Amino acid sequence: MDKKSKILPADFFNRDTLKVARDLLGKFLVRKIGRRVLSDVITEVEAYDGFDDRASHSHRGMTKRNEPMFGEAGIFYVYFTYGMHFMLNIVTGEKDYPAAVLIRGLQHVSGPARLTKKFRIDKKLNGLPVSKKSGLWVEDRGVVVSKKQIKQTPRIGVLYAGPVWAKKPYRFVFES
DNA sequence: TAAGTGATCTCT
DNA sequence: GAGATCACTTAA
Repeated sequence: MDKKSKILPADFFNRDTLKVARDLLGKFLVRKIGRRVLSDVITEVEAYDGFDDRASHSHRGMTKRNEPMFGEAGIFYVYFTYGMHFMLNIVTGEKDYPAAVLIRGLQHVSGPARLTKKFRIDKKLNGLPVSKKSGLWVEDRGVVVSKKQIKQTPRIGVLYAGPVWAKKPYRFVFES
């Protein structure tokens, strides 16, 4: 393994959700499947932050599905939707504060459901820590992301959240 | 542009 | 229990 690459610790995720989202751009998502290791650069993320965020699953309170969002920073929140797609999120912030970052795209994979398919991410990872022992983790390999390369836009597919929350610029895109 | 697909949430 | 919804993708 490259000397410069380092695995992000749980602490990385225990910060303001928007900062974590932005800082995840340029980091590598790494997946171990048996003997094979897949990795790719994270290029698109969205923040879902707090109780009031009407676009977030958490805004109606804790349910069986969104329970991991209320957990500690640095665990996965994986859920199934549209009858066929898994979504990958990483939980941020303090325990009992519901927040997470949705990984929407990688350099060679666009679309949140396609990346979970390619990386074989499913509910088994739900609630597991973002670390090597889970077989899925995030590494900093020294990619420098300048402010000019970051585009900030409203989130996708959340029009139902009403004018205020649907327009929040909580989506970050890394354009290299 | 719309169908597919099924878990989950929100009422009865 | 029933009905609606859904942080999407693909095919046309």
